[in-house]
Amino acid sequence: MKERYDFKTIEPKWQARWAEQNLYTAPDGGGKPKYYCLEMFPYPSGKLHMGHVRNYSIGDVVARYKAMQGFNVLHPMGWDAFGLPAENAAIKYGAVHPAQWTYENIAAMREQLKQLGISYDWDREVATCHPGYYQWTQWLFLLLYKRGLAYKKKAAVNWCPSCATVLANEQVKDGGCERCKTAVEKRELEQWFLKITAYADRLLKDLDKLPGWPDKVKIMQDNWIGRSEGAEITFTIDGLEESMTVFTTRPDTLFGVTYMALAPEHPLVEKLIAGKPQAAAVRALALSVRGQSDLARTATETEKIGLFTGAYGINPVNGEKVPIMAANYVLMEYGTGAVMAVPAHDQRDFEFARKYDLPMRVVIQPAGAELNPDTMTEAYVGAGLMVNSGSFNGMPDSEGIAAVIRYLEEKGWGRGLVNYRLRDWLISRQRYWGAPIPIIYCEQCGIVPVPDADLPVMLPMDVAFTPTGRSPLEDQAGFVNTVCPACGGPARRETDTMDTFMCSSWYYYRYTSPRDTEQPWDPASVRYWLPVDQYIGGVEHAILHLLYSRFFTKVLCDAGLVANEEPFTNLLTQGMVLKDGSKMSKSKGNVVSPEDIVAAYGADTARLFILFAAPPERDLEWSDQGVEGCYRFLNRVWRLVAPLSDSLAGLPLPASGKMPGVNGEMRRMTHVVIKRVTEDVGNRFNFNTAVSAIMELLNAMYQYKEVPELDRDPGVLKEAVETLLVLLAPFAPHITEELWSLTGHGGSVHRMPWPLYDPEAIQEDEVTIVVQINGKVRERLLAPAGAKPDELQELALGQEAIKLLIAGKQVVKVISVPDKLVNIVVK
RNA sequence: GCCCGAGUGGCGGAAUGGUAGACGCAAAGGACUUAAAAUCCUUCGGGAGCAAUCCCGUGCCGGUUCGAGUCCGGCCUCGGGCACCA
Repeated sequence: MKERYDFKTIEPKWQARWAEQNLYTAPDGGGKPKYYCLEMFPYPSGKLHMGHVRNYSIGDVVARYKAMQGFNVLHPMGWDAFGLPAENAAIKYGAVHPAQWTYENIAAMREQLKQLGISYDWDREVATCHPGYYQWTQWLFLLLYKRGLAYKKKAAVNWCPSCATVLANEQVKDGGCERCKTAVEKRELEQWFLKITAYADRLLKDLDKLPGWPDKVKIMQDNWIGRSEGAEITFTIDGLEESMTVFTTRPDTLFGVTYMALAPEHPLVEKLIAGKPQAAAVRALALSVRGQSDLARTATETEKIGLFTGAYGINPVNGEKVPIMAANYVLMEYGTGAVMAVPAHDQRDFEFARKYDLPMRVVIQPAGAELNPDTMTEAYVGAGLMVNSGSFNGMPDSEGIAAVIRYLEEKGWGRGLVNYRLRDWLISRQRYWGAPIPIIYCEQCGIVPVPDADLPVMLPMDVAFTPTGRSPLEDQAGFVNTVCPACGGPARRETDTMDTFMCSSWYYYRYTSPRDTEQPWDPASVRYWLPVDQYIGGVEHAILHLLYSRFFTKVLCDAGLVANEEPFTNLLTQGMVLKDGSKMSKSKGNVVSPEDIVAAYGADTARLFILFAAPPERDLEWSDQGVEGCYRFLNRVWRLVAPLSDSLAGLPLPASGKMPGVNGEMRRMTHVVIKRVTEDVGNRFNFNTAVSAIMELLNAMYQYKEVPELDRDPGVLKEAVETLLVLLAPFAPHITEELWSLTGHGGSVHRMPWPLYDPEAIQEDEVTIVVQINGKVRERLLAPAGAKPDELQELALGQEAIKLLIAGKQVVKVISVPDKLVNIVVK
């Protein structure tokens, strides 16, 4: 018997055997209930990092646990394989084609995943860059197009004039190009959008149908969608045949408008300033805000800048002329890109009005205080009665909102409206390495979708990656020039590709029938497997990826292609892996490579540590010594179990129920641990405390082995050993499998049913109760387990020591918690 | 700035509103060994005490409660997201 377990031999041996036995293939159907366990698929960057190991270790515990619980488990893996880094690599290293780079990375990472021993059904692997996959991404784009959910409009992109290329937000650092530092410009391009706003209300309301999602994620999505009720109000413009429509959530303050503000890049601005002296200055402001992110523009520390346009708006309700400003704090993307300003009752308007000395009028008066516009130090945003508001005077503002909307609708000046912060989804990318948008432009017929039969629109492989100022696809005459499917005349292909979020919004459907060449998925398979029962991934995806996937699912459900309204029933958002308090990154030089850890300690140790070091939702601090500790633990398991060899075979397990003495204590521990691990893994996902409990079981077994052999019941030891291996199997699958076979068991430990605890075995006769007086611990006493509160109180008050302590005082109240404590409140 | 989290020993963390610090790491002392490694045993929040034991202690300030690490209000610090990284 070896002192240490030989992971270098054991792990590859079992990985090969599991693959031969197809241990992880899941049939569509059968007698067992289904369970779809899914981890977010990785971008094939080249190497697995610790965040991946954490994600997939968590998923593997869930998948293996559910399989042992008797579920038919689908546990697939694939690759989110389109994206910027492959193209960057091609540009940087010249000779490497993004496809080659990507497929080589996939091969390397697949190998690493296999070395971790995760229970994937590799027959279902997908890669989004494979034509057999992106054919269906294109098909789904066309489905959206046919349903009126895809449209084109102008939108700005980041443009580096020096590199002559479009930049992703990530490639813009401090307003300059990441590579050459040149100031980034904005360029307006015709781009494709998906109408996710049409689903805003359902995406919001259906969050209530997701009790298995963390509240924080639901709150973030709720805020992201940003529903607000209010009114759209149209102001005419003095002396011009133009009008200006604003959105406000506070129509009750309409009489308090003292100026209006437009986003500087608003198309109306040009008409207002035409021929006026301030025209040049306003245009300069428009140019400067275009280069800024919304983030920078709306930050309160950013100075609010505004310029008078020279024009006046006319308030429909009182005919007042108010100046129209162009202001950097108004966003073109939100609402109508124009606001009515009520400085007395909106903080941003207040600050702006103070800075530019604009007038202020109080129209909501709180009870008890008299607001004075000259002495106010901040806007009053609370409740009150309407004043200075014509016929509405004296009305509470809460009623005023609806009343003003009714009035505006009667007069035709405006209407009640629900506005969302959510914007439509821009999917056009001026990039090569993505799924081509399957659209053809014909001089005669206009926009023509590629017929289903012509899919996929193949990405040409012979492409140069020298920046030319155009997307690489535009220089591919063979790709661009085509014939119109409708009239047969000459036509051009769309050269933009799709946002990779499109590819990742539906991959969990493809896993159900990944090799289907006739349709994106087999409807029967999807009906059987979906929705995903457990989805696991980084919290950084809490908004975009999860919202887009929910949107896709709702469209597919409306189209009758899937039966589920939501894609993911339960969601677990895992924290990051840190080293020395910050995220592992090459630039910080604090990266710990999973390869090195697996080579030095084996996959079981790496997985166990990462599950033990922190609860899954929290960030995890990497510790080399902590890894050592887990390795020691597995060796302790090995040294206890391996020498037993097949000495336990044939022994009967103890009968259920209570047992006296040391055997009873051992048996009690075994069953307490079954209970704790089952609750920690099954209900709470507290894998760290589950591992702790298994460690306690092992410690108890070592102590039990110290008991003279005559006093021990070998069946109790057998039960403890089997329990230890079965409970540990999802965490450390290789060593447990090896020990399972060493101790004379046939079959795989991963096919064992998850154990049930024996409630009688863990029952205690007596428990220690704490007696407190006025919340301070005064005495401990033994009480029958499960005693009722009344009985406990009687017992405590009957104690001589307690009687002495409370003598001469008045007992106000006695509180007792069964099996815990009695608190006596005295005066 | 806006939205969402998290702060507990030397460290990672544990604790249905009920004995704060389970489990693990590190450290110190000891056993075994010619020696080292490995392994095993003991101690391990701070303070007082010979001891039984007592007092203090969960980022800060306040509140609710017989009782708060946990609930509520207000701060501070750190982290995630902010729409073309995925």
